[in-house]
Amino acid sequence: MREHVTPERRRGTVRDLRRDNRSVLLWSLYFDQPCTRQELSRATGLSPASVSNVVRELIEEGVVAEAGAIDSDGGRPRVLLRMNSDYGYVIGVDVGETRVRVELFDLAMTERARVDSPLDPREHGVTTIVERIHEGLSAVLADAGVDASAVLGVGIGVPGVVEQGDEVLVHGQTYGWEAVPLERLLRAGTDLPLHIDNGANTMGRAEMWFGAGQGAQHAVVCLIGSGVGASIIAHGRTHRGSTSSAGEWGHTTVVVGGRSCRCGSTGCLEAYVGAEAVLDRYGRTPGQDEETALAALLDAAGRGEGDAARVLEETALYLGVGLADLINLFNPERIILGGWAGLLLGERLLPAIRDAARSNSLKHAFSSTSIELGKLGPEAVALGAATLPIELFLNGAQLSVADRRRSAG
Amino acid sequence: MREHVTPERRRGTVRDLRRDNRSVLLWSLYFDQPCTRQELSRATGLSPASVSNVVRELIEEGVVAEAGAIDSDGGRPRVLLRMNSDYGYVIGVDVGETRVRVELFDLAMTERARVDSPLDPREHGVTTIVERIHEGLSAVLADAGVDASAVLGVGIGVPGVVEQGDEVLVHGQTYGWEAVPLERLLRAGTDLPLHIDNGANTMGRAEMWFGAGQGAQHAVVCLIGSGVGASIIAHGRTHRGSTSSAGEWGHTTVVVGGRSCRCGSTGCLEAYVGAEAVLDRYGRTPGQDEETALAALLDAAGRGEGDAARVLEETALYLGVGLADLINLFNPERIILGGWAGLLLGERLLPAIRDAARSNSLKHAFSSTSIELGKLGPEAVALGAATLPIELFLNGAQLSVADRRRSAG
DNA sequence: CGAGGTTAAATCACGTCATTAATTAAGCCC
DNA sequence: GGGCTTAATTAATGACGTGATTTAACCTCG
Repeated sequence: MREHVTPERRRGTVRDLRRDNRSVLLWSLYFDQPCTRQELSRATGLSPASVSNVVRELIEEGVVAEAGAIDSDGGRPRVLLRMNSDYGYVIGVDVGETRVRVELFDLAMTERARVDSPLDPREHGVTTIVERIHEGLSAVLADAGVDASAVLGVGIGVPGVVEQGDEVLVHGQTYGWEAVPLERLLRAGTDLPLHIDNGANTMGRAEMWFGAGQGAQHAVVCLIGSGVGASIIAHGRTHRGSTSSAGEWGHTTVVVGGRSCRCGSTGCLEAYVGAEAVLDRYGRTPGQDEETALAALLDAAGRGEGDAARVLEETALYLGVGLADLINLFNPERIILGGWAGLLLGERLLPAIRDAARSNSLKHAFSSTSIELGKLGPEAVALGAATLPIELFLNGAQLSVADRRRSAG
Repeated sequence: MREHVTPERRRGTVRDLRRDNRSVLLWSLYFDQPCTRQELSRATGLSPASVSNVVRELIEEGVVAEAGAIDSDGGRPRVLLRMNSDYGYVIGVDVGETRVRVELFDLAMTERARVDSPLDPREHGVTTIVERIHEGLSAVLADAGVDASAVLGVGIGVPGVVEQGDEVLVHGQTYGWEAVPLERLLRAGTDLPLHIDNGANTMGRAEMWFGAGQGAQHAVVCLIGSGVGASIIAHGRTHRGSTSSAGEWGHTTVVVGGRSCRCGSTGCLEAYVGAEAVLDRYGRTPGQDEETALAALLDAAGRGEGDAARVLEETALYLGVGLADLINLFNPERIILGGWAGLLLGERLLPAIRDAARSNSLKHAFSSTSIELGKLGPEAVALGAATLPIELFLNGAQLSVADRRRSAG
């Protein structure tokens, strides 16, 4: 395809028009249900006739169902409509450091089944992970009593960069993965539609759809664990960049020539605010896992023990600087602090973090941003991953159960 | 309007369909002319019948004109089509530190008139600037012999943040401007449609449309002068953020607690690579302007005099770090280094800058990015500003001369 | 209990769109 | 000047959303 100077455009037909209008209606109903045809008309701008036509088709397909009625003031009662949560199912997979989690949700995002497979943190071979995912998919389908053909798709959150080209390649440095064709490997054991994305991005999606990011068009979801990353949302969409590696906030430099980072560079934000780095600074009891150790550090600071308070003060400073960089560069309306360490640190240090961010941001940019804690825990990676097929479905991609059943037939 | 969880969507009708398809065709012809109807059909995907219909309308409106023919191989000759450069005119305005530049272009972006109004760098009062712009608009119209009703619009590049709300407000800290309603003030003296944007963004547009950024969907245009800023391009569009202040790259922190910056903070990139900062580091002859002084610094380094080489080596390091931050966060396919100081530094130091960027970027992200010098000089701010009304026109906004003539009638 | 009124929803007629198929136009060659 | 080739236009068709009209589903009142 010939290069484009500005946003890529493609010609449309009346079929596209219908698909897009139906999509407008579905998104509206999905996030605001139940509601009436008249409410849908107001919310979408479509005429009552169009709403009636589109809703009839959706009811015929089983995507939407009537859900009771509201009495009118002497006139015909209004019928309430809702998504049919049993129309189809989605699966979210979280490939974490210590376990692979697989969750099956219905269309209302109600969890129907969950399976966790523990992982040896020293053993992240591709073959192992692929097996665990396959096992998990089979297990949740069985547990939920759901046929594979009823699954709209599987979203998978993985560590590292997910390059979406002719073939999906995963570059997971912390796992030692280099250009792993994960989708192809997974397809060897399942026919379910697969959608693979970076775990920080799927966490970001979860906060945007169901958590602290709801309603924001421009946001950054910052995740702090052992490592540090971010999901950048612009115009309601995840910004991925040209090869889907955007969001490596943890490897932006805050002190040129500063502390060594595990990525091989120096002065990275992660070397100052990543949980592993903070604990290295403070020292920790041998054999203690990071989460316990960080909680202990926070307790020690609360009791005024040793250097704990000073270490946390420094951490809040660097974290604030990192957030200020995002504020100056992106101008988000909201910054959401998440990740297991981000939530722990944030609960205690949010005022200090905000102060540091204010000091390092331009006045005007800072004044139009809020800094908040995420509402969803680290286990929302799978939930966020499950939104990947939901989005395609709501956009009218050829993804309906009927379509998949026809394809299989 | 009710909050949206994901990208905002609105319903369309067949009239929107037509406008959008016509827009697809216009963009194609604008950047690839002259060409035939068949080429337009291939490039846009529209059927020959649709191309014929849309082109006929555009010819009737005077937007497009036939421009000769190409013999066929025994068949009907192909007619070449081109934009009618005299269909309408646009004006670009560059509000710089030492002058206000106003340029009038035809649709082919050929300059038809230009006026520069020198400014006392200590005198950036709003009233002065507004007067200069008004004078410039009148002057270029007179010089080009163009009637005001033939102007599609005026694009204006200004320093600082341009907040597009109910009212356009300009916050230009270096000018001492705080929430200046520039559009309203300008409208008191002209009926021309006005489009105001930050000057770094308009420079970015120029490089994307006509310069080093052509063909890129994800890019960052970095501008280095006394100050430092960037224009972020995602999916071919300028990323502005929630209140249009995105791109403040110069105020991201590269050394926490480092050098004082003129913004009031410490450790900003601008304090390390802005021309003023670099010259302060090295020292300069009293009374010498920055551009001359920086050129002298580069010369001194070439001759091995004093600390010149060391200062430039340090500058390349910090600049590379700043670029690495952009690479890690945005994953652009191209980084364009511009601004008067950026071009000066880049001519000599590009290899060192790239090395520093490589050292501070994640391997994969760096490998998919190129770092290049801008092809357009600082005077492209006005050219880029002039693309603002062109974009609206090509998108089919109610902006045609016929529309404006009807509105004025 | 049926008629009238009110309000919601469905259906119909219409205008607009793009595409496919058919037709016309503009050359060249013999 | 007729036949052929290729480009461009026009006609017929099917799809769309909307405004207008009709039908449906209640409630109230006599």
